[in-house]
Amino acid sequence: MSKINDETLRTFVGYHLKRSFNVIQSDLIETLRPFDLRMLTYTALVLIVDNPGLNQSRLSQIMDIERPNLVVIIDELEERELITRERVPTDRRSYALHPTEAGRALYRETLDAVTQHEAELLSGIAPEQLEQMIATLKLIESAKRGQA
Amino acid sequence: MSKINDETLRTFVGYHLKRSFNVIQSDLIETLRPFDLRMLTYTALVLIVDNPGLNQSRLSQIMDIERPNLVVIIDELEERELITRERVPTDRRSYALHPTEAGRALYRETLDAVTQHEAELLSGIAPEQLEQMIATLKLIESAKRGQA
DNA sequence: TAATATTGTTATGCATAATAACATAAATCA
DNA sequence: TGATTTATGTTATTATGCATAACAATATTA
Repeated sequence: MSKINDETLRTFVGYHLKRSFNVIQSDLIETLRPFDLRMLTYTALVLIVDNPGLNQSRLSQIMDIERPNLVVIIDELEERELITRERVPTDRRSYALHPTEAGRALYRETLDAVTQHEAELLSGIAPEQLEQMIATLKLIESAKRGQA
Repeated sequence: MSKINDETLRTFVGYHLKRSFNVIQSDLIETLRPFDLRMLTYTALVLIVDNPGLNQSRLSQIMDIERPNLVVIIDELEERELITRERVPTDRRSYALHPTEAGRALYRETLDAVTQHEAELLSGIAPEQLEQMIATLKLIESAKRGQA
């Protein structure tokens, strides 16, 4: 059982990012499972509660996904009566997305659960160290192509 | 065009990880496109060149993917004659994976390209800051469930 | 030898993500 | 004004990443 050498890949920041994200993502998936939410439906729910009235175009932009991929997510949230789609009088092409009371309740429940699970997963790491890392991650995020 | 509030999601480390990884991944995909390689086929090629003779089980472990998913990746690399599958005499269940000369050549080409592209993308960030971040990412990686 | 475990494989399904094409509606421009 | 262009949401389709069940061949163990 010889140890595998991944030193070459370790020279890439992206490799470290992917491996650590996998760990957090696995934990998140398990945390959301009891609520029957996937990562993206959860993300959408949070953003709709925090930004009531926004439309799908804007939401897909902030979520960094294509509009067609958002449709099924919104369909599911609406189907479960966690949000509503309402025609905008001033622009009848778009829908204003609003959370229902059930949506807001689920938001609160899941927010607690997710916050707690992530805190537990990362409990061995100093908060200042995490803050420093987040600052660097924000720099990477803003290094996006065509944005520099 | 009001700005969207994602402060709630910003309290999650995972949200920052995902967004920054997306940026790096987009760049990587573009970098690999001319070589007709996907992220995972590239990762597998690098690991096979750096660890000649390893088998698929070990490779799937280090790549954090399930064995069935590795099969198609190995199929593709073999089809393109970048690697070979050779029966292991001492264990006739497994295949020893070796790079061909073409595989090693492509490895060198792509390594240069990927290294350069990532360096350029992250050129605005101090190397020490990146090193610090990587140290934290490693901690997260090792926080994996059932491993603590 | 019999039971169990490992390796690689096929089949299958779910989740994430990208593109093309379209209907409806709004904005622009000539 | 009317014609063109743009924006919004949708359907359909495809590629990619990732997980599980079931299996044949082989190795290990009890």
